Amino acid sequence: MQKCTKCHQVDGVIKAGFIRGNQRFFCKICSQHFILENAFKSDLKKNGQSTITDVANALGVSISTVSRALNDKSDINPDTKKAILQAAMELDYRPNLLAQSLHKGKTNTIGVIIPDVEHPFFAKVLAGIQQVANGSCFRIIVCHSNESKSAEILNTETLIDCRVDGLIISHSKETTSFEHIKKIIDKGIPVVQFDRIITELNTHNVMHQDYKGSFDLVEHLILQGCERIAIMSGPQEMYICKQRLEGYKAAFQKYGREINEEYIVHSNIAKKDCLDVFDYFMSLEYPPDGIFTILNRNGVEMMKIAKERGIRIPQEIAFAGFGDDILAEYFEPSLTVFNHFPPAIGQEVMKVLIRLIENKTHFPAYNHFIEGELVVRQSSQKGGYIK
Amino acid sequence: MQKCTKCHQVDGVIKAGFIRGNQRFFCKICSQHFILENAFKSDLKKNGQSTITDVANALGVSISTVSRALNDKSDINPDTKKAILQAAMELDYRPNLLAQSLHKGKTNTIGVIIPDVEHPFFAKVLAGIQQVANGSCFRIIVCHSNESKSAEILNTETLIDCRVDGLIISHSKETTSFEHIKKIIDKGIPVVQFDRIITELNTHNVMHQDYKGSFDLVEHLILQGCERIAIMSGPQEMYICKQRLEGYKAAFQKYGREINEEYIVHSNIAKKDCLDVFDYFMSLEYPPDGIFTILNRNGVEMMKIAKERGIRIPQEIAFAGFGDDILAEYFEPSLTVFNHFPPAIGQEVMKVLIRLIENKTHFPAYNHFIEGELVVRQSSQKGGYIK
DNA sequence: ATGAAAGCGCTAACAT
DNA sequence: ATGTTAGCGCTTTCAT
Repeated sequence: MQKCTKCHQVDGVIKAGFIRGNQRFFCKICSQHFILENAFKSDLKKNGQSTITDVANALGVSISTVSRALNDKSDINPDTKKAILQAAMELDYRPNLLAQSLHKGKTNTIGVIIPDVEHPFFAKVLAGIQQVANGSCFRIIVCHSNESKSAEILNTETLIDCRVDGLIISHSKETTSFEHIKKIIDKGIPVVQFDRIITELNTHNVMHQDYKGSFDLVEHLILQGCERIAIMSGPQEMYICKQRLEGYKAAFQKYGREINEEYIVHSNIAKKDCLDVFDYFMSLEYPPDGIFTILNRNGVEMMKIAKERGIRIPQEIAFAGFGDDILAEYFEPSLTVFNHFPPAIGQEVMKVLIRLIENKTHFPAYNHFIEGELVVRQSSQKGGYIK
Repeated sequence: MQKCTKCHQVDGVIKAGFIRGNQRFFCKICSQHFILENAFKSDLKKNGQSTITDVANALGVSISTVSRALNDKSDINPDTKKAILQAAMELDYRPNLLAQSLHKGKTNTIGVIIPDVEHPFFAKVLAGIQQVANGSCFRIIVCHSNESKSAEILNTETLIDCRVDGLIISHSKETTSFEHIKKIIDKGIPVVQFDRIITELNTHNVMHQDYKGSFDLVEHLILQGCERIAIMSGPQEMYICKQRLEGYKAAFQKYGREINEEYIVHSNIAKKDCLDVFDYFMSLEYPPDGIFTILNRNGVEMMKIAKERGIRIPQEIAFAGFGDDILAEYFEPSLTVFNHFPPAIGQEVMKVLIRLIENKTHFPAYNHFIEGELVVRQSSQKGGYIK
């Protein structure tokens, strides 16, 4: 049988399971567990991923020496280092980020939750986030809530489980409560919200100029000569919708117009809602001669419907929408919009979050605004005054 | 262990169930039951994330007991379990996936590398991938190569470092070599390619019907009466481009047409390339009366240019493009396309990969085809025969 | 039914 | 300059 490594007796040694493919023994005499050294450790050709141990074994050095070499520490013999780096390359060694992160207590990973990738706005914001991430030491994990609150909550849990160092979020249409985010903040994880924000949370937010953008668009419609401007807004609880509605009202106020609630519609801003809303507008005693949609694509969709019915744009109805998009530009007539520069929003979001993660001393939360600009196109040019 | 509250001995104290979440003890020496004052239960308000140890300490049990409770193992006292789950909830405990993955040697994470999120095709594929992921135990990490080969290589390294269980990739325009993917395959990590594949790699690939789609579109143009059909193709080395070009040629062959290389252009399929290519076509002695673009948006872009020059579509030039898109549908004239159903591609990609990860016995690699369909719209309807 | 301890891959403090 | 070891959070034998 096997000789005990401690008392060198054979009698009391029994088998005690396998550990990492090696037989484990137990000596009943001196109560010691020991593992038999593998006599042949020549076959370094692993089938899976190489570890620091594989590299160490390949050269007969200790793992700490390998770690030192790989991390470019000073207290190491240059020759040893060279040999180690060589061996690491031959074994195609790659550090295990799981192990590193577990040890360090941080992952250098940022979680991003967006409602919908297919929405061009979010795709563009994502591109901006990615761009800043590429120039940093952070990588990102993107989750899609698909406009579902429960999915959003699952996403937050997943990201917490992954131990992300920070979170970027724009909420689903359904999300009105905020306990799931509160929990994250309570754990001390920095959170930055953008676009669809929840104002009750004391976080940094990156916003576009919802108020000003709407004001500018509606003012533009007024100056173009529109008498009855309707608005197709979104879910009432949504902060950006409220702000855009405020902008709409403010423009009315500036020009001494009365606000007629009949011309204000709250919808779910989905493509399929457009037909109903448009029909409603047309059913009014005095249908609007200007329509402002909170979402640019809703504007295009309505123009499509209007065109099919032979309504002349902008002569009979002028259109304007919030946010730019290739469809707004290529559709005929092209849609007047307020461009809110989505990539810039993504970049800013990421910069703020990185600052938050790195400056442990959190600076006071506030709203960061990205400036947008009015883009006048065919859909609104009735020939009136262009400001 | 615990000191008896009555006789102050330690030796005879044993655990005796849970009462309202508190450990109950029994002293064999003085026959007394007692419940431990939750003295240490109060200072559990951690600032960071709770661990299994925190939960264990909260109740004075060992971490293995907590682990058993959390993982729904059988050999545990129901009361203990209840108390542990309660404490875990109060502490907002969430498992550390890093630690779990490190231990298990798998992460239940799949890496996805795409060239460009803003490209609607990839966004839609991603949505399909996500959809299948949501119904599985896998989560995904998405990386964007931004059409850069070096970024793509960095992405693969990052994902390997994260120890993803599998990889989904569609290559950048620049990528023609494949060592970086070969390395991953050598590590035993399943890889599935889609759309922009590298044929030299012996992987499962999910493809659309590039050949058939092109054939159908070109045949359609021929049947509509086009005499000189030009093609704006993409990078020559790209497999899908080759296939689409083959489909184009095959249609010519079927109808006994001669292939004129003058009408074949290889480009970088970027928006800005369209003007040059269109100008080139128009500069020919006999300009084309039908243009087939490998990318739908290139078709729209060219139609835009053509419209600006007063060229009538489809009378003077008919258009057709590969792949559907909202722009193709909404532009005027709307573009005839071959819809290759991007979400279905994403779903299939994910299903194949999951099968590969779970069936350790790898089934032989092959190309999975997703069926597409011809969508005839205004841009091609010269009034000829519609098949 | 519960606890103790090994080990996943890595880093860093502590030896030597 | 290099090796040994503890520990990050967790699961899983093994022992009680």
